[in-house]
Amino acid sequence: MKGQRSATLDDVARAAGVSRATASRVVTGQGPASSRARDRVAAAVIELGYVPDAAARALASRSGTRLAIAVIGHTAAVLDDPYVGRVLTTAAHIAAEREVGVSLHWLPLNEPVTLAGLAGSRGLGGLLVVNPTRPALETVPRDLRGRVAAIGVGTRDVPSFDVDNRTGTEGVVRHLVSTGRRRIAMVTGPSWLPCGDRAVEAYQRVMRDSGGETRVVPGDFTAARGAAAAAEIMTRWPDTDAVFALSDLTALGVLDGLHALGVSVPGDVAVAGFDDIAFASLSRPALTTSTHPVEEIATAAARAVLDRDGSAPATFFPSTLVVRESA
Amino acid sequence: MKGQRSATLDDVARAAGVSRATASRVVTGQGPASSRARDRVAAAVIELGYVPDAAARALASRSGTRLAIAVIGHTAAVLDDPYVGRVLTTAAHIAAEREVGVSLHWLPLNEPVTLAGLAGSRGLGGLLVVNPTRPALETVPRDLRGRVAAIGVGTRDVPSFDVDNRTGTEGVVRHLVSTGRRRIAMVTGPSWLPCGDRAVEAYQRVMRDSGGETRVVPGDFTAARGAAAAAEIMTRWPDTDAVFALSDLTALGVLDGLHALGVSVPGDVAVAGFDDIAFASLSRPALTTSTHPVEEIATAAARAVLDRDGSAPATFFPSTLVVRESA
DNA sequence: CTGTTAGCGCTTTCAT
DNA sequence: ATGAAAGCGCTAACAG
Repeated sequence: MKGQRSATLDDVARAAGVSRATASRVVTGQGPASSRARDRVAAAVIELGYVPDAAARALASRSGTRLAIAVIGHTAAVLDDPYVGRVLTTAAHIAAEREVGVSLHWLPLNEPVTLAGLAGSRGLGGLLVVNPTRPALETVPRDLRGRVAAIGVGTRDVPSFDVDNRTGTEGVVRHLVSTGRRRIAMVTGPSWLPCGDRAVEAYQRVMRDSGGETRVVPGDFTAARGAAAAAEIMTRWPDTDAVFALSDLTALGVLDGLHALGVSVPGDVAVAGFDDIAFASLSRPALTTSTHPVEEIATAAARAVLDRDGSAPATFFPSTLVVRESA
Repeated sequence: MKGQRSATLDDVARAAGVSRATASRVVTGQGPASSRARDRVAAAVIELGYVPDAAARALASRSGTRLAIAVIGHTAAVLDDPYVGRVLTTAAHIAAEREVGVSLHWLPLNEPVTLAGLAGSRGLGGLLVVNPTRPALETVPRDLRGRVAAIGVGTRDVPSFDVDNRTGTEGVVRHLVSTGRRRIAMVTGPSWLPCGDRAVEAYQRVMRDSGGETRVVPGDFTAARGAAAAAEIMTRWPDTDAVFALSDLTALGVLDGLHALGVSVPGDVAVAGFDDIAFASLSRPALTTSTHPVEEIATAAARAVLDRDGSAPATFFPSTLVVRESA
């Protein structure tokens, strides 16, 4: 195919009969260029199979060569969440198309210094913050503006990409109500995570509309917490007839905890989750839940920072109900 | 903390009272250097908090700035396997410490050209091949030697990091035998994947030793295939009293398929998996399996290519039996 | 709109 | 063992 070493910008410029500077302008699409120059350079690029050298570009423009993914949480264990794996997989795939790499970082909650340090490191091309809190987002330096995106809640300066868990929650809770459940409890996400607030509000609204009281216990998106929450709920409100968890992992834990308590699902208590992870269909009973298009969200967020597209301040991705056996 | 922009090698050299060339030799550990120079430079590095600029280094030494992770498989869907997510998460975390990023690539089986193309792209610092086949490994160019590692089977030139599924399989199958099972079937991995061969051989050996016939059906590591395999097995060998799948995902599918058939587990048929994924303890019945230290394996493999450590030709990580309810 | 001229921060011959 | 000097491939002022 290609004879020897890959073509450089000099080769392109020479082939197009223009200076290297002009070739650079055309390739990057940054400066001005006559349509004639544009065409000749474009042709040369194709003919030579030119691909810009990411390292050289990063060095000259101090633009960085890595897309950092920072996950906020109490412990480094947040990096092990399958959700993070899915975001990372998607981002790494998108980044690969542009010859950029992805690195993964844990951001201890309440230690915003770390984010500033990360942002200050050279070689940083862009930043994706997962599970952001507003205070943490405030600490991102302004010179990174336009190269940051949040998967979760955003700020005026940081565009946000997230699942629409408000309507998703409404769908699930309304389904519960429509199947005759009235005493519905909810297991939330971590209390410090603002993007779960919309879901809690949606749950409260539907409950109010249907005349039921609200029963909320805090969760942390883990299965272990789900099992404990199930016990807590059945002790505090023994007549509970449905549990909605804002995470399938937690819902699976709830299923486990209820089973240990001898409570039948969905006979005595209906259980619903959120995310529609692969295992939701494999549990017994199979889990009723609402979709979470993680791959689409991560793709959009990664593209936004990689392509410096700072338009849309906040994008919500729809979530749809999936009815199985548990509710 | 640090006042302004980060220190460069020039700053270090000046502070240490040596030339930039000497400072470079000390920092990289490559060329010769007097112990006196070594000490002074080391001190300056610490004092200034110097961190080499990955882009500049990559440009000057043509060493690349990315760790590529290539996953071999029939379709791009292999990238969605949670196993890949775990490998990627780990590698991205290790890479972050060295300011390098990772990128993710799908390598279509039987199209080795793609690997050569990937390897030829500039900016490639190292390569990790997941689920490698020997022919694919043969196509990695020799100038990448010492910067490639395989997670799975290796070759003379490519060091291998893998779980010891031979002893892992022995442990599981012997457990099955010791609990009275004799007619044990096995669902393997994809037939083109050589690293599953050792497991199949181990299964065959234990069966021979215990006087049972072998019953092998091919799998592909997915849950869907597990359900189909369960039906296939019960049709071909109705008296089967145990199924061992070389993947928890598949075993979970087997559980599902058996349930659909009205077969009770572990009453009629015992089921065991391999990997000990998080959901193994959440299924009903909870899955008996053998551990797979994916994070340790990925860490070792990533370190090997990042640190250019080509020693050990093959490293096997131990797998241990986890007995739960299904067998 | 275009070409010339400097670097970006580092590695690497090549003399010394 | 060390230093001087020459780039790696690209972008970004600055003149024209």
